[in-house]
Amino acid sequence: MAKNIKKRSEDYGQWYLDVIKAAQLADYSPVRGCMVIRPEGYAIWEAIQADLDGRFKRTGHVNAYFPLLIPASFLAKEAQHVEGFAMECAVVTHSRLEKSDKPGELRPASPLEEPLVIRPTSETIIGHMYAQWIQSHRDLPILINQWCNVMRWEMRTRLFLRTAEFLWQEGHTAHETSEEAVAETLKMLDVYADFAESVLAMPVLKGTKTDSEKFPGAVTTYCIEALMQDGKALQAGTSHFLGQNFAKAFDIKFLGRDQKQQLVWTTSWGVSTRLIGAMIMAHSDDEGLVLPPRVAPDVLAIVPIFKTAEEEAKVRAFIDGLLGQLVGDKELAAGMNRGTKGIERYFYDPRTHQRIVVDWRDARPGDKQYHWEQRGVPLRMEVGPRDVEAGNVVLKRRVDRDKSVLAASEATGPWLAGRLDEIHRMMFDNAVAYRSVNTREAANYEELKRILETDGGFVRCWFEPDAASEAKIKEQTKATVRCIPLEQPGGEGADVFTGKPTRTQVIFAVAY
RNA sequence: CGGGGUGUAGCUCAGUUUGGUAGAGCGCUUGGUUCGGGACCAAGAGGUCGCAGGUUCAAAUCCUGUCACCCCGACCA
Repeated sequence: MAKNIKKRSEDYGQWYLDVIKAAQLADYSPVRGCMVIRPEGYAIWEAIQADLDGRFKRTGHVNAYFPLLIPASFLAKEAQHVEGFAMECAVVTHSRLEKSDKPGELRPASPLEEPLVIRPTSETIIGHMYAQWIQSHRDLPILINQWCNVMRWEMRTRLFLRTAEFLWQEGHTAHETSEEAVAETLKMLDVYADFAESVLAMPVLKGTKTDSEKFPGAVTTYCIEALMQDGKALQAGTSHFLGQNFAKAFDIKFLGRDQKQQLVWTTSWGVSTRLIGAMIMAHSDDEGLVLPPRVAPDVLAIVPIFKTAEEEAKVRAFIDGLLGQLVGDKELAAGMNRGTKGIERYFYDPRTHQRIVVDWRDARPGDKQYHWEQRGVPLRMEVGPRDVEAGNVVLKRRVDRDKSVLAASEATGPWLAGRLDEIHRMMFDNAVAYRSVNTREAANYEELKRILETDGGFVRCWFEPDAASEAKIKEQTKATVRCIPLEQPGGEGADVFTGKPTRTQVIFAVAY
């Protein structure tokens, strides 16, 4: 039993924080609501970035960078947008500090003529630039992405899930036609969904948001929704069809094939460091973090066991042989002295920089087992004198804590790749099974309330989206329409709230 | 912004009622014995008790002010 981690069943919120702390993913900063992402956590973000960035480039997008500071007046140009974000903007009003009367204290000086906001999202400044860059239909489409930080001054924050500052990517595209822009929006939604499932092993539901939940300024917000282990839903990514709303606000026009000035159609889409929170909540257990192999910085931890110097030498020679099989002799020679004292790091995959670690620290084997287990390393090997004699290693699988004995000769690079793929499938299948058990149907409002109260999870029901009904349901159950799934059963049913016939099914859930 | 709570070692907290030399556990350092799932023994390092003012011979403790953080609401990628 992990003694530094609360059980999920006792206090899910505390468990989540304990897992992050034990795995050293993040820490609190001196500024409320802001988070320090520690190397172990940042490595996961780098893995997410690397994979997604490749997907963006393969779908024709290019990266650029727009400034952190936006003139406050920009936000006001799109009515919905300002309403959605004005309440949570950090505002820069001064350009320097000067000494005050109190020693050691500084006060802001030189007020700015126009206050600047720290971007909560970049539609406005990017719209402003696009208006200058786009002259003709020949300039379209523009397919730009940026990796950056944004700031939203949230009332209540939670590591990774909701922090005042967070890292994300935001794609911003401009198109000649509505159809093209909608197709782009859906394409990127698919990129996100496939990424979530094939990299994070996290099944997601694709759908659209109701008007009351959509992005401020969007015509349609598409989203991927994931289910966490406590039965709450988490929005894991969004892709917005912005119509001509921002084109109008920022005057983004082009001369069309018909010789007339036309407004462009824009989209924006983003995922954030929240994905790390989602991944933690989707997979981890009472022993700590469980990492999907494709984002795990360390894929295999080898724990040597020995008493005497003689045994140590034997075990080391044996492990060197293993490493030669796993990473090659060249990498074996290069990796010896990387990293913290006593921990050797070898690149298993030189492309992703995922590593195999060997823990030679002067600590007890049990300590080391817990150490790597809590960090979510997918596979561990124990190698002691008994194994050396028998030509075996003891293999431990993080996801189900399975323990097996393996002939050392089998432990090659391709073997490891196969095991990691197998672990990915297990994690995905587990999550799908969990979601399937925790997706229920409600025929009427009483059922909806009962399910939300006793079971949680996703609740599928007939419902005609309507802001007033949604508000009442939220008030009474805390649940909201997470999405209107893209896949609809067809036919007609009785609206769960009003009883009137409707052709729309939605997913209700309590959300993070 | 409303209601409640807490500030003491890196972490978790005791001590505050009833003022009298700054404490415990974990963690950290050193040495020894250990070592196949969180060892033990010994010695050590580590503190302006959130901050400012006041009462007092004497304040972590009492009084006043102030700041910060946490929890519950309203708001949210």
